[in-house]
Amino acid sequence: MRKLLDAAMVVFARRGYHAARVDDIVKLAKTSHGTFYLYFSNKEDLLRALVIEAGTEVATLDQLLGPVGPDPEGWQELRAWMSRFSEAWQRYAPVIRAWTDLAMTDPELGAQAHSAAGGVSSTLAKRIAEAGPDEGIDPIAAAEAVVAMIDRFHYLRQFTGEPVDDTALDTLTTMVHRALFTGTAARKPRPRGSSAVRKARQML
Amino acid sequence: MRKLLDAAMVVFARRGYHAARVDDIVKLAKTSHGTFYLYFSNKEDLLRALVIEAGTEVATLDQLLGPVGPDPEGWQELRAWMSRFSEAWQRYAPVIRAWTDLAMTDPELGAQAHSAAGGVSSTLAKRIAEAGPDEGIDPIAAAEAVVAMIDRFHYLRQFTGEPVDDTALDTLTTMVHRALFTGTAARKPRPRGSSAVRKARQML
Amino acid sequence: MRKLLDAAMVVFARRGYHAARVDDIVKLAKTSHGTFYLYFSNKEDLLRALVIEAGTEVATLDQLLGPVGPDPEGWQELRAWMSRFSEAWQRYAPVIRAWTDLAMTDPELGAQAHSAAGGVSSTLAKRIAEAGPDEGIDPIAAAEAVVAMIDRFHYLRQFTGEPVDDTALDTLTTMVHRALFTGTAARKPRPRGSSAVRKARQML
Amino acid sequence: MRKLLDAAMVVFARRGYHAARVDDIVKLAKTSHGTFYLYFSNKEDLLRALVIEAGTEVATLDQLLGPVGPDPEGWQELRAWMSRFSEAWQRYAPVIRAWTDLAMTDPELGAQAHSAAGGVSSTLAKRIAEAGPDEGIDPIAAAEAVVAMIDRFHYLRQFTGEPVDDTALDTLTTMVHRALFTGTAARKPRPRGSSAVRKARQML
DNA sequence: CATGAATGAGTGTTCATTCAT
DNA sequence: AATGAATGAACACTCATTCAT
Repeated sequence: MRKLLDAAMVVFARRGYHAARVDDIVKLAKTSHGTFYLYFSNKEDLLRALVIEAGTEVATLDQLLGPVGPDPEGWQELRAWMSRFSEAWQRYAPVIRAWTDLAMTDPELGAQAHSAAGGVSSTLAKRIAEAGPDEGIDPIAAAEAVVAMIDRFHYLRQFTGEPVDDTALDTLTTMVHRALFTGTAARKPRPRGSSAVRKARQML
Repeated sequence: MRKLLDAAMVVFARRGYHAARVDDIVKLAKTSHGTFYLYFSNKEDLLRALVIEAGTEVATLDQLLGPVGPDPEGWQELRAWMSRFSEAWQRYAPVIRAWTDLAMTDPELGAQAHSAAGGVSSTLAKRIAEAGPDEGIDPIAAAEAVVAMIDRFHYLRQFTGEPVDDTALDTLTTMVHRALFTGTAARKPRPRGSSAVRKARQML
Repeated sequence: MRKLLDAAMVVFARRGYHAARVDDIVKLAKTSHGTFYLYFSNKEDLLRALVIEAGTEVATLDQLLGPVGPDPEGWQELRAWMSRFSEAWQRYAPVIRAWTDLAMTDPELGAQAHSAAGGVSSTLAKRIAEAGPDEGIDPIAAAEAVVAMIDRFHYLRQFTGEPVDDTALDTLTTMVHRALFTGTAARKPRPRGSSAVRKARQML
Repeated sequence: MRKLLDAAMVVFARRGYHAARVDDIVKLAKTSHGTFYLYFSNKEDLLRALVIEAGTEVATLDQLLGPVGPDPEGWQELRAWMSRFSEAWQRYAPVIRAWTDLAMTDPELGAQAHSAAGGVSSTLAKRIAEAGPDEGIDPIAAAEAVVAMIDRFHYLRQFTGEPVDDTALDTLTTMVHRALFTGTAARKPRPRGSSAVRKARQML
């Protein structure tokens, strides 16, 4: 029942998963408790349904990310994708938060939802690898970090109340693009030889 | 009572704030319910205490971040800070999660804890501003994004079970450093004219 | 609707009256909830219908019990009746159980069904009285006891899983027949004087 | 908590197990829901406790049954035992009924309680076997039948409202005693030869 | 200071019953 | 006559909190 799913989103948004009473959801959806349990076997089951819904939406994000490179076209590509991501995130923010709440208690749900998120970051990792990222960047960790940044950035902005507008997305995009594709930046000085050798050298 | 605070951390880590019963904490601390309410007026009050504790620890992180610039010394500085941050985050991970759980329901707690986190990111913003970051980077948003990235990256790694080791921290540091200080990177091309005009041009 | 009555019997047999959900019955009968309430105003009403059905069946048992006396023909008569009784009991076992479950809560139903059972035992009482039972036997109590024994014996056998076969029925018949018609058996010695006096006598 | 056990007995007696609300029990015991679940993990668990209590009481009945024979002393022995049995049954009548209600749904409980009842009837079976019962009596089936009779007789008397007084117990005792130990009674005519032979004979 | 038995408001869930189609 | 989606009253159970000892 769509009405219930929508209502649940609203209530989760307002009070969080735990504080959300079935009664609240049911009242907002203008249905009865019976109807709730007709469509979902659980409060958790309802969340699971929302997670799946969000997951399929997120899955489409995978395909929307074309080749990303150091050039301005890469930036544009990334920026467009960022918009979609931001939009999707904001739509499903309550679900993401609820998932976070529950994932710890229920490892199964954690795994289920994690695989969805993993889809996005692994696609991103592939794109980064394709583009031949700079030295010192592990595509997988980098992709995870990017998703993490965008995710949490949106979350924090919810608290400050400030919107995630174009300017913010531009900054995010720029940061990500630079982070991944700027070979000239200062980086960790490569240690030469083993650390034992290094120590020995310093003693000379 | 230290025993209670420590026990609470463990239980929060295991089951999350909501699923954590006072009974669990009390049993682990080998005290009684009565003692619990002798020291804390609430389960929430206990969390508040932990948040304060974490907050003071985090506050010291502020002072540990020296000037950060585009040069290798900047990278080193950032890397050292990242280590401290990572360590602190991992120590207080359960508290951070619990806060996240509650912040939505209890705006007051949200504000209190947010100011702590805000301290870190505002110091970082100052450092970024001091270093004269590249065009297209808003120091405040950038600082927030960086903290967001590190925060969430750690959280996600908890789920995958993979540790946040030196390699991961190196990658994070490099990404952050590049993101902030690489003037030569491709950046958002300034749009000329309206998008309608642009489209028209492409048709020629 | 016969389908519903049959289905109800099956479900009552499987799960008992209380645990039997209308949903179960309806599903087994391959009809809908609506149909159920078209024919019965209640779950209890359905049971009432089954009790009536069982009652009429039991009523025929009355007429099947001919004169019973101490002689072998009496035994045969009793044995034949026992077979019919056993058969009927096993057919309506779930109804009897359900009635038992409910009778306490709903005195009206209790009375209704009790009258049915009462029919059997009163007929039996009449037969016993006709046959001139031995001294020390109250026909009414005896008849009740016999019905009670047969009833419960069947019930207990359901639990042990052992069938109520011919051997068991033979034993039951023999017990009943002996219990009622054996004048030579030892019986309650009429007490003479106080027990102290009795003891004294025995010492002589 | 004795108060709870006692209250539960009363409520089970009044309304039966299923209709008995935890609230009823708790109110009668003048405690709270919390206290209930402090001592019992379930409504079912409470019943289990009562069943165990009744079981131990019933177990003592085993030892109170001395040798039983066809003579008047046997009758006296049986009569004394019958009194104890009747008393115990009446004390635990609600428990027995509740068990009956549940046993079908919960096989485990059924087995547990059945073993208690089994103790009594197996002891009785032993006594019967010792006394050398008459031909045509299977000690085990007979013992079961006796217990069944007494059990159900009491139950039915609850409905009619008539008390189980000394007269009734006398009648029961006499019936049982006669049923078991009266060799001269008419009994099932021993069939000679196989049933095929018998049929053939009848055709002559 | 410490205890832990007792509390009861709050909540998820079930299931008999209804009624628009 | 038949359906089955919708209803909501009723109930078992939890757990943060208190207070007499």
